[in-house]
Amino acid sequence: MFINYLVQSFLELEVKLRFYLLDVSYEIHGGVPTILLWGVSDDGRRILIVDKSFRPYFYVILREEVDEYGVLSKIKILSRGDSPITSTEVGYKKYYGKPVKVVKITTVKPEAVRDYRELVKKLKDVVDVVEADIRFSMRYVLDSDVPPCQWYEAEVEPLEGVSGYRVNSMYGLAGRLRPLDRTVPPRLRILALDIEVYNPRGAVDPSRDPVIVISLATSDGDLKLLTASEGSPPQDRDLVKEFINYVLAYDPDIVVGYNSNKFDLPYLVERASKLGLSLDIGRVRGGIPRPSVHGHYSIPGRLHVDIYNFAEEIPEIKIKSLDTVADYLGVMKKSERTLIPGHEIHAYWDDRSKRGLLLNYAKDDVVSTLRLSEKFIPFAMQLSSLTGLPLDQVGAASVGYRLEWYLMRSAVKMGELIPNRLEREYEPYKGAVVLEPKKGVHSNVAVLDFTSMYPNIMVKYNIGPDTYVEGECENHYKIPGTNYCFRKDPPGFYKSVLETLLRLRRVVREEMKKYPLGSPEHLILDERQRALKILANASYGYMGWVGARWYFKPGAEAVTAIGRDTIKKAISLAENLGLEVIYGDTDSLFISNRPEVSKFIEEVMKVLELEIKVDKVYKRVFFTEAKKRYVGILDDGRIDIVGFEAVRGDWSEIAKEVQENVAKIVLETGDTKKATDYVRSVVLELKQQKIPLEKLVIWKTLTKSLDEYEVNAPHVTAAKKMIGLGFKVEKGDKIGYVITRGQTPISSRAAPYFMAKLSDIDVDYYVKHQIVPAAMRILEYFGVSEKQLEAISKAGKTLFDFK
DNA sequence: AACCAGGCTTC
DNA sequence: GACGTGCCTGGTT
Repeated sequence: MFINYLVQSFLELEVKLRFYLLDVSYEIHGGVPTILLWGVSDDGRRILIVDKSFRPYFYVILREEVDEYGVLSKIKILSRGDSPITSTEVGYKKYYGKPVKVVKITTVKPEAVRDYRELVKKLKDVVDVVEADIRFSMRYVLDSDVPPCQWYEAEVEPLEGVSGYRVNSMYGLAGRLRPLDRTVPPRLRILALDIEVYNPRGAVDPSRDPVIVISLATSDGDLKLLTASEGSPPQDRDLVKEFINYVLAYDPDIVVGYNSNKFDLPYLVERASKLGLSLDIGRVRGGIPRPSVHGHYSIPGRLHVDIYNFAEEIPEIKIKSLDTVADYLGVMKKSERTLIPGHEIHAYWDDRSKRGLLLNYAKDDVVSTLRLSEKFIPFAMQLSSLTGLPLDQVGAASVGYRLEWYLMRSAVKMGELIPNRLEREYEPYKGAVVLEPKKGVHSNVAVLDFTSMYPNIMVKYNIGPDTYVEGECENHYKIPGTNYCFRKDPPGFYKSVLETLLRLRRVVREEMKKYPLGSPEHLILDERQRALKILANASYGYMGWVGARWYFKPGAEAVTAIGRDTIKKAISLAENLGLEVIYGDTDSLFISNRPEVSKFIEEVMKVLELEIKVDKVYKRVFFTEAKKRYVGILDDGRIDIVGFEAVRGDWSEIAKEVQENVAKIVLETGDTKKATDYVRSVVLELKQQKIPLEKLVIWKTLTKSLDEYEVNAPHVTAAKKMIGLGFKVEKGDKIGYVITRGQTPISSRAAPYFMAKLSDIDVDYYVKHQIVPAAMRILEYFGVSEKQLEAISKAGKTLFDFK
């Protein structure tokens, strides 16, 4: 007995481990699923903890009055093969807030869940089958409440002699993971990569075109430029081998790239396979990178983060090329880097005198990628720990899915069943109100915004699918302009989740104050509060999204209805105080900035029970009769242009520049002569070919694949010309084109910008369709007529014989 | 004139 | 790898 005890404790050798969780994945070992917890211990070791105790399951909702034993026996009969049904537990869960009788069906292999779901669905007395569409590793994160990018503590047993994993230590999990109260992650090894491909034919193809440069930069300051061997075409077998060796030697936790989900990684994998190699760069031996969810490409055991995903979310950046994004975020100035036109890369390789430039370009790309990753990863980590999505997937997942994972984590904690994702027909519904602006120039205008209007409405009126009542509205929240009502009590799912999100955000912001500005803690907590805010603000749009698990159209309609009602009531409050309302959109009001504004704010809080704040004050603001467009000048002299061509990505730079300057001149000085003179000078420059071609490029996105277009829009014909040149053009690509001279319709004269010379440009088009309309949009409200501006272009013609 | 397409909206 | 609606504009048909 005593000896037995000794032997046992000796074998177990439990130790307590503190570690930062990077990722959760699973493998099947001996027919049994094994959860793999990848992490970094607090002493800096790369560790892997395995948990063999977790099994896949799903829920069956039964009819309330049914005798469950009959159903249970029918379910048990279905058990078969190498993944039998190992248990069926009857219990109660909440489904949209109401208790339902469920059977939890557990099996062995995750893949078997789908098969059992289909069989069980057909049984009599089964209302629905839910939670059968959740990936096994995410199921583990949900149930054990172990989101990545957090510190944990756990009892583990060391595992010796396990091969197949490239980690410092392996353990078996002996207890539960307990979260630790630590904010700052450990020092992680980040490897940035970028590849250049030999592309004499334009579009590249991994089965044909070799990789010529792989540039690598690490968070430890190493920089490597690996190159192909000479030959025609160049030989890249050794290059790929060198790359694999480099990755294995550096052993990064995070691999970052720019558009590497769609390009670098899949290209390298295919190229390696073509060369008879295997891109075995993960922490699982033999586990090569593969496509995963949300368009993400995953490297087993490492986190592959595509920085492009984060750049995509910055609407201020119109063209999301690496150099533009790096420049915008202050990571690398365009003027201080080497740039090579994408289609000429092969020429820079072939010409030895230019090869240095190619290497510089590759270096600048990889260094800017690494620096961008340092900007984005702290935020991504916070999103990961909130949503439970691994760091490398959270960037690729859209806003809707991020919130959905947060909701799923909340549902599990609340004992709520997770609804299925359903195919639904899209149904439009009424949105926000936009007021008719009072046109002209207004001085001293305050812009007031309701803070987080939609989330606050959802909380205040307890809006959601589980609180919905149609028709009778006694003791309920009645939604004006609809026949919808929502129960006051108990709080519904959305309300509970949103209150938690908003409360957490307040807590984090308080916590932030304890740390000095610029400290790692402050930075991380700031990213956390930002992530919380983004999740809360996505809730209304999510509820109105047909793809959402918690889709609820009447709820979304109710939110906008209350929003419209609220803003109307706020307008009367303002007007009763003698304040002039100049404009308003959704949750904002432009009001004459007078002392009564503070009274107005108080009244809104008191009467409407929603918070409204002064967001900014315009010294002067200018409206046309158009909604959603205005130009304002702030106290510090900064110009704010909203909605106009000047801030749109689909107008030429020259037209935008002219419009912005015209607005500036007119708002600052009121001098229309000065403005028209300025427009004239630009038109003349254009006619003299003094305006660089880049300023004439118009960028438009292909929102579908080329063959789906029914019309010959300019960017569509330009894209077709690019295809003719051997370029790969896909849905989602931004096409940059210029309009060239000729008599045919405009679209037929659109040419990819890099194909055109300044002398090809249709100056007339740029004057009549770009510069003049952009300028007139402002000037016509200051008494300048179209004819006056047309005179400008005519004057130009006589002065300069440009045709 | 009706349409299609694209872009921007807010903190 | 789909969060919502409202609104404006240009170009084609």
